[in-house]
Amino acid sequence: MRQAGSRRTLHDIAREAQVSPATVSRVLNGRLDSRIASATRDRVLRIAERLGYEPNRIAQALVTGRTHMVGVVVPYRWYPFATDVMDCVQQRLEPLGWGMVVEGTEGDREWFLHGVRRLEGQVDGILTVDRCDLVQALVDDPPGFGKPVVSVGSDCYRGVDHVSIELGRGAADAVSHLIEQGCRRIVYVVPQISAHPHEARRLAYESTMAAAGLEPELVVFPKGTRRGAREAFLAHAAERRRLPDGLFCCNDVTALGVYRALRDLGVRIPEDVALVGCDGTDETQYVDRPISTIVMPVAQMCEQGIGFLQRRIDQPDLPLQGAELTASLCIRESSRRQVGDS
Amino acid sequence: MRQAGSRRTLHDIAREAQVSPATVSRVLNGRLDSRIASATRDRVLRIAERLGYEPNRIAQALVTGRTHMVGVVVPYRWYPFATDVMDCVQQRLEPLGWGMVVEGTEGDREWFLHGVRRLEGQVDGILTVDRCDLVQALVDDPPGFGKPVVSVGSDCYRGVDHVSIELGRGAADAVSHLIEQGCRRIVYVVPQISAHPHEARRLAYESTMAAAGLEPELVVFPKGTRRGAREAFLAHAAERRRLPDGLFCCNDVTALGVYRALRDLGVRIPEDVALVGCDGTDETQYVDRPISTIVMPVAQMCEQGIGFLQRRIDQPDLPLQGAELTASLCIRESSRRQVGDS
DNA sequence: CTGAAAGCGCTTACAG
DNA sequence: CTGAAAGCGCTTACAG
Repeated sequence: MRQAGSRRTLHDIAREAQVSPATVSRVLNGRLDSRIASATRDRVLRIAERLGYEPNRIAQALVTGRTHMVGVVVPYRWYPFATDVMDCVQQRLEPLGWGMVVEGTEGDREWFLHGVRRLEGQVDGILTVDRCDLVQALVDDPPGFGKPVVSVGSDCYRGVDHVSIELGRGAADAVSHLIEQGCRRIVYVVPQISAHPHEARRLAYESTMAAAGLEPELVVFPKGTRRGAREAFLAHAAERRRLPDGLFCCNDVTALGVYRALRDLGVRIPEDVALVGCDGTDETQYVDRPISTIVMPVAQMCEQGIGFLQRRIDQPDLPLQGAELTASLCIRESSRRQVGDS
Repeated sequence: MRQAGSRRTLHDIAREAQVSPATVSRVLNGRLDSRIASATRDRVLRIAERLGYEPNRIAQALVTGRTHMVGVVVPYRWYPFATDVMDCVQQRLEPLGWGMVVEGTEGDREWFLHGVRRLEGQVDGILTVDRCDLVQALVDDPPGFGKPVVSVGSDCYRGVDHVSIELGRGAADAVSHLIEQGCRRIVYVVPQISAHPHEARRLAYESTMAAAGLEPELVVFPKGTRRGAREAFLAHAAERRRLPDGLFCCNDVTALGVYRALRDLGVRIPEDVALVGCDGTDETQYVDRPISTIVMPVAQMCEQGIGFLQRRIDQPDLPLQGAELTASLCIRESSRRQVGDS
C-alpha cells in the first residue's frame, strides 16, 4: 500500500508506461485534437487505473486557470432559504463534477467584499443571491471582479447576467388576500437589513394598502433571526394598546418568529391575526397553523443561474443573459379565515 | 484600472520594487528566519498595497501543499443541525483566514467516499460528523486518506482524532422523563439510515424501557425528511387501532414531522401524546408546543474538533487526540404534562 | 502519433 | 541582507 499523503503523479504513470508525461496528460484528458495510438492509450489508462491515479486539481487549476468550482454567495448562510439554494446548486453541479463553496454576506458590506474577493482566486465564477447594491459595487467599482458573476433573486443586479424573481405580484396578492380575509390593520414586519424604501415587497405592500384606503404600518427590527423577530414583535405588541389583525412578513424566518410571538400572546391564528410570510421554506408547513407564504421558484432560479454561469465561463463574450421568474402566493391556514376561500 | 481577470503577481511587485521575487515573497510572508532591510521591506509593502496585490492561493497551495481550507462532511447538508455545524466551524475558521467546503454524505457510502476523496486534494484536513462506519472505511481501507481527519458526533470513529458526544444519558433521561409523565406506550421513531441496533439513542431507549418493564416499539421509516416522518407516522397511525402515548424521535427533523402528523390527527400534545426530539435545533422552539429535545453541544464540538484538526495539521505525529462531551435533555411543553415538573 | 520544453505563480533551500 | 535556481504537478503550443 502506498504511503498515505503521497499521491501518484503523471510522472509515475509516464515512467511505468514508458511514455512522456505529455502523452499521459493527453490520454487522461481525452484530447480529441491529437490522435493517440490505441495501444498507448490502453496501456496508460490501465496503469492509471491500477495506480489509483487522481489528478492534482490544484496543479491543473494553476495551469488551466480553471478550478471547476463555483462560489455561492447568500445573504445569510443559516437561512433555510439559503439551504434550499445550496441544495439546488449542488444538484446542478454534481453531474458536472464541479464543486461549490459557500460564502455568507451576513449583511455586512466589507465582509461581503472581502469574502468574495477571497473566492476570486479559487472559483471559476460566482452566483450571488440578492443584495443588488453589493453586487453592483463588486463588479463596477475598481478593481472590478475577475470572474463571471451571475446575480439572482428578487433583488438581483441587472448589470450582469441575472435571474430576477418578480416578487411584487406575489406580495400584492398577499396583502390583497389579507384584506379579503377581513384584515384592516395590516402591518409589514421586516428586518432592518431588508427595509429599503424601494424593495419590492414593501412597495407592493404600500401601494396595495393605499389602493384599499388603508394606513400602512411597518415594524422594522434589528436582528433578522427567528428570535429577533419574536422579541421585536412582543415588544411592539407591549407598547401598543391594540394588535394588528393582519401581518405580512418579509420572509419565513420572520414569519416563524412572529408566529411564535403571537402564540406567546395567546392570540389565535388566523382568527385574531392572519399571517403571511415569504420564501416558501419547508418549516412553515409544520407549525399548527401552516403559514401562508410567497413561494420562491428556487429550483428554476438555480438551474437558470448555473446555466448562465456555465455559458459565461465557456464564452466570456456572450451578450448579457437575463431571465425573469415569478414567485406566487401559497395560501395556508395561517391566513385563511373563510371556508371555501381559494 | 487593471484589466479584470488579470491579477498582479509577485513579479509585478518585484519589477517595480527592483528586487527579486524571492525577496517579495519573504517580505509578504513575514518570514522571520531571514532578516530583511526595513527600507526594502517598506518599499515592497507599499508597492504591494498600491497594486492591490493578492497572492494566488492556488500557486501557494501547489508549492506549500497547504490550501488553508478544511472540508466539513455532514450526513445531510440540508439538516438544520448541519447548518449549525457549518456556522460554528465557519466562526472558528474565519479569524484564521481559512476557508471551508462542505460535503453531504446523503446516506450513501459511495457518494461519501467519492465526495471525500475529491476533497482530499483541496483541503488540509476534514471534519466529519457521525457515520463511524464510513469514516473507518475511509481511513483504514487502502489507499487510506492522505489528509488529517477529525471525527465528531455521537457516532464518531475513535480510530482518529475525535470529539465524541455522549447521547446515551440524554436519551435515557428522555425516556425516563416520558415515563414520569405517565407515558406507557412509548415508541422510538427513527429514519432507516439511523436505525442500527447498537446506536446510542436506541440502546438507551430499549434499556430504559426494559428497566421500567415496558415493551419497546420502533417505527422505522425510509426517508429522513420532515415530510418522510410525517407521512410515515400517519401511515403507522392508520394501521394501528391505538396511538402511542409517548414518542421519542431520533432527531429534530423527525420530531417536527411527527409533530405535524399528530396535529393532522387532531391529537393533543402533550396531553394525548408527549414528544421528545434530539439535536437542539432552533426550529423546535417555534411550534405551538415547543418540542423537548436533547441538545447537542454543537459549539464546543466544533471548537474542539477544529482545534484538534489544526494541531494535527501542524504536527502530524501528535498522539491521538480525543474528547468527550455530553448532550443533555431540554424539557419543553411538548412533553411536560404536570405543572411544576422540572 | 509522441516528446522536449516552457510556463502557470508561487516558495525555499542554497549561495554569496 | 538578497538573488539565481529549482521545483510543486500539471498542460499546451511547437516540433518532428
